[in-house]
Amino acid sequence: METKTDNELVTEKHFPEDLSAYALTKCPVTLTNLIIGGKWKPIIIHNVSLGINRFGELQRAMPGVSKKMLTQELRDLEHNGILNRKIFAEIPPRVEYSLTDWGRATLPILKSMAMWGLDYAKNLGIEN
Amino acid sequence: METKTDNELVTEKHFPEDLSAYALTKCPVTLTNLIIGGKWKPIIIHNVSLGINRFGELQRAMPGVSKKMLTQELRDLEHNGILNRKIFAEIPPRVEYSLTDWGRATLPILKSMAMWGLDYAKNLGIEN
DNA sequence: CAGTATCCACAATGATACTG
DNA sequence: CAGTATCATTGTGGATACTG
Repeated sequence: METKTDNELVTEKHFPEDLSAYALTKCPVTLTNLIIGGKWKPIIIHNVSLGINRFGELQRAMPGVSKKMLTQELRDLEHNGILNRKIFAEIPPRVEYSLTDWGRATLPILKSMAMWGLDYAKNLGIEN
Repeated sequence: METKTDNELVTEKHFPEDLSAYALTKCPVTLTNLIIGGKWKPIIIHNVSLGINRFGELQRAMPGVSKKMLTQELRDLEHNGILNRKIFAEIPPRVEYSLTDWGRATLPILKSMAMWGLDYAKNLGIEN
């Protein structure tokens, strides 16, 4: 499984909470869905890629999201290696999120989804 | 199409059941997620694109899916213009699904998701 | 500011039985 | 074969209150 470096002890790998759907099917698209799918994760990734990287900013940029969901999704993304979370020891507290390399590598997916969705919306006549 | 009452004229387009998440955000990625996202829809699309196009075949090709979910997801995809459903008047009954143009246009998305997922799985050491 | 914690409504899904 | 129908169960997410 993992560690090669002798000075770094890898006791816990950052596994997604539940990979059973992937374990069952071995479908890589299912895995991708588990990691960056759902209602909010793609939007978080997109916003962070734009530099919207603080909790409050994200909440304001995402109409309809609750604190609970935002926290939860941010934690998932962090634990699955998509986001970095940097805590500044200040008062008031400050936290900044940024994309990891894995996170940046998802941007082309979001891009192609956005293009398809835009076309589809135009076709439905609901793009605005 | 179903008319509920004889005095009610059904003029509705094939809108997704619930686009409220998109209506709220106007985010095209959200729209794409609503139409082809979730646990089963991408897998259905992929299988149909491979020529696995009958109900029973799909069920066998998708470990863990129930009849109910498969039916439901197939209907969603059909109503949203991703799949065609062709019924043959035979005994035993036969139904064949195929991709519409909109459905085929989602394949690049699935492709990029599959590539990312494959890399990610390899990185985790769980690709097999 | 950036979160936790708790309770709970209801949506999503599973199991099972039945059908043209 | 390709589904429906119904009930049971699980899970997801919202509201609210509280905290370092």
